[in-house]
Amino acid sequence: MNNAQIAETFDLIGDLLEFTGANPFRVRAYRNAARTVRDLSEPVAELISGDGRKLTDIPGIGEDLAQKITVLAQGGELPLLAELRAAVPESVLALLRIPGLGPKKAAALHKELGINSLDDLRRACQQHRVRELKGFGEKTEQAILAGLDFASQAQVRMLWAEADLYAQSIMQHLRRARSIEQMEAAGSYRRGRDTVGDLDILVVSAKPAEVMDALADFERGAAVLARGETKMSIRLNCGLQVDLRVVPAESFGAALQYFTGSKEHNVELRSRAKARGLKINEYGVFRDDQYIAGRTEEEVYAALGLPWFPPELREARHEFEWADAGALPQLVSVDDIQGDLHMHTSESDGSATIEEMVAAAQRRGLKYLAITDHSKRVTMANGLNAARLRRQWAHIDKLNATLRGFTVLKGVEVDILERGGLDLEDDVLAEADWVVASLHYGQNQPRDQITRRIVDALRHPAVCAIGHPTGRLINRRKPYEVDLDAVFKAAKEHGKCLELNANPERLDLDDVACAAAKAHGIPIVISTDAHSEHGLDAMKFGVDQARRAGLTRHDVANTRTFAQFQKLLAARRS
DNA sequence: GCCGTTTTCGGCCCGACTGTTTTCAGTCG
Repeated sequence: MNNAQIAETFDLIGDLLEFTGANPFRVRAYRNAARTVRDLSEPVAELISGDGRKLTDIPGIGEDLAQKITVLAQGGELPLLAELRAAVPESVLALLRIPGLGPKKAAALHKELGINSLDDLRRACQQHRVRELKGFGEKTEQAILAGLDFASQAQVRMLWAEADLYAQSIMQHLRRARSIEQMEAAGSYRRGRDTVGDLDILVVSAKPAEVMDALADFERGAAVLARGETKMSIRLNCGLQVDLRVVPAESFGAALQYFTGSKEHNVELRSRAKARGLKINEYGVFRDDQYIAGRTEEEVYAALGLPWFPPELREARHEFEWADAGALPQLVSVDDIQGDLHMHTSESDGSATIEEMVAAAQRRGLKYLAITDHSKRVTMANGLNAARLRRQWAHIDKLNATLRGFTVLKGVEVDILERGGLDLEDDVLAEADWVVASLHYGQNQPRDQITRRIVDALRHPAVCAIGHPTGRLINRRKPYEVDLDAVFKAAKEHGKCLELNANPERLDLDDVACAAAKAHGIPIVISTDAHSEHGLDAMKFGVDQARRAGLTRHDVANTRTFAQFQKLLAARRS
């Protein structure tokens, strides 16, 4: 098993254990281990065989879990998992996806009524058998029925870029409530995750009811899920849940910190507070019920002897160890980006001309760009053959002669062919300033084959970077089977870049893979893959993921000036 | 199941809201 499969197995064990009413901290241990293994920058197999770092050196992995990881990595099976599977049919885990149903209630339904699936559950509700159970009632039964309808819809997290549109329009709507003094969207939205599960909006107001009325009024047909004194939840027609919290001004920083999360980051923070004899909640930091801090996030972290963390880092991955070492990275920002190295024009499947893309890039403060239209294999996109490409490059030469303080690189997005090899002759590719190699066809090939195609492309002297290295389309297409670790090693060996594709539907390398690439010392290029002038605005989405991966300006190749970049390219040629 | 210059055993983050209760358990974030 590889890291991802081991992580999945531990998550499953966690779910099954929870269902059987196991010690919640034991459940957490498995879930933490799943996260840890998933985020590792190297295959666990290397930690088992190597004489360097051991599995038990990793925080959260003790003797028992290390042994289980070893068994799984070597293709063995876990007796614990077999036992759990015998006790709990895996199909009942679907019950946990129903809003309002947790492990206790789901287990009761399974045990008392023999419910094994969502279909069983619907029948039991319709026959009013659920309301007879202790701890259940008529309202619970109706809530489950409503939840079943919701759970049967495709349950997907929203793209960050789409959630951003909702966040902005909701906050604009809420500002009608005159009593709002401060407002901010928190949660995974603020942490810049590639997808967002729900929106958390935090407000300071002396009149909470006025703000809640405004939220209720945002959209006709939205369902109010809960409404109390300080907290309200609604579900929009699109399925997005919006949680509103109203807090006093002296608690705004504490609440913002708390509702930004992540949950794991907060758990660590609270345990550190406790070690200092402090208590921290969404209202502030307290010593013996005496308020110490809470107006701003900086104040809250400072009270615990910690620096303010950029929200993108708050995943309890490495931020605390960095802070303890006084080495929190200075994260890359959109302003650091000097050039964009992947985009298309109307010559292939883009909508704008080279001149239009150049003007759009200049308006956005960029100093250079690479035109990387598709190669001929991508017939659907009107990909270019050698003759058309050379004509385009001649045109770029002329254009460059007219530009001041801006450079257009002669590039191409060359296809990595199904049988291996590249879609253009070596002599053509050698004339390019910048070559992105990407895989668009044969995405269902087995892992070995895909990996070999990409590794071979990295070995080709003309190739500068691999475009969208996993090929995922969020919520639409899984990443192809590829051994990223082998790709990292090849990129490192041949001195090549890997792309972080900023298209909000792609965003691959994702944050975890990007951090692993950084650990291998591979320069990352963040590129928009723009197919229009507007597409250049996607840079922000890519930068957010790079920030989540802990990348600084030095880790990102296209933060360099063109002169520095030329040196990089020259080094590549020599 | 993990972890430890306050502990090798006994902890493990904290509060709002709901529904089913009659003082609180379960769920959620």
